[in-house]
Amino acid sequence: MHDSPTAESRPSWRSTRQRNAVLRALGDRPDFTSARELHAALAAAGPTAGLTTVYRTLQTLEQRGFVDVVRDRSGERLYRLRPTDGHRHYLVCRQCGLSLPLESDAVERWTEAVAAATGFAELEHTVELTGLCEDCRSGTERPAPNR
Amino acid sequence: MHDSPTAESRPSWRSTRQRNAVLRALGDRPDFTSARELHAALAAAGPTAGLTTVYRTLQTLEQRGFVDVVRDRSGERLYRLRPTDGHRHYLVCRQCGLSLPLESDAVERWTEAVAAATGFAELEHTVELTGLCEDCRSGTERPAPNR
DNA sequence: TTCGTTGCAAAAGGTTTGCATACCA
DNA sequence: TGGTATGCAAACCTTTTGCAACGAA
Repeated sequence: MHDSPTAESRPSWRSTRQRNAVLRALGDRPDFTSARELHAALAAAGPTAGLTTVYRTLQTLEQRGFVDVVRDRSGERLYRLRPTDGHRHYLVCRQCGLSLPLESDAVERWTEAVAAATGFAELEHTVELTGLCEDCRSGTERPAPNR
Repeated sequence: MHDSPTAESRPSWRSTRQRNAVLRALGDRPDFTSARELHAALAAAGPTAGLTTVYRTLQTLEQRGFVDVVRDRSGERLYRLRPTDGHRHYLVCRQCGLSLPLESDAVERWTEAVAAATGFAELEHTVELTGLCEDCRSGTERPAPNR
């Protein structure tokens, strides 16, 4: 997860069929999704959008703070609509992709303490937690986009 | 930073001119370095090693737990020899690359608590802190590999 | 002699960019 | 109408892989 202190919002947002489709697709998925997966979902659902457009839309949404982004083990970027109350950290299941927003006050406090102790400023932090959820361990997996 | 519970060490390590050169180059650099930079450093220093070999050597070192790895903002992997006392987290300056090993007990405890609370197992965590060091802020920058 | 290692070239894979066209406001 | 947004193809970049030649043990 990546925290940027400022969430820009300069250029105006022009509403288009493609952008709306991307937003809808994002909303349909409770967990982190790759650009590729979103693109495929759109293609399946009817009104398509080019892969380039998906990338550009996600890029814009990221800049505006509307989506959270993580990287999976291969380095691929995964996106998820940010909950209305702003930024959070997540615990993601490596098997099925289930993602849980986390209380992360402890981490936030830690980074502040580190900043104070080291003299560094403008700290940004990336905190990603992955594991195996109970269902996956017990064999009771969900449909499993297994990543 | 990426924590893997087990640090493998199966196949034997055959000492070669190229591997030694990579290790020496890694040792020369106190901060995180990309495969590309290492390769360039080797080329400049005389006994070269192919870029492929650099990658494969780093891969092996990573598996054995001899190097720590972070990803920069572009997703590129950066390597650094691991201090003798095992794994740590780092605070890295976005401007000059200066990296400080951190006391991260607070984070380790937090991940344990999260595991206990959520029922997730085999937790792995990535924690990366970046910021601007004092020198860079004051304009007293070091030579600056500015990434 | 053996089998791990090297290195070149090519592949892979995700993400970005150039540019002409389409379209929202 | 003016300025964005779109989309295709191609470019980019880092990292990986195929494979024949090499070299440490």
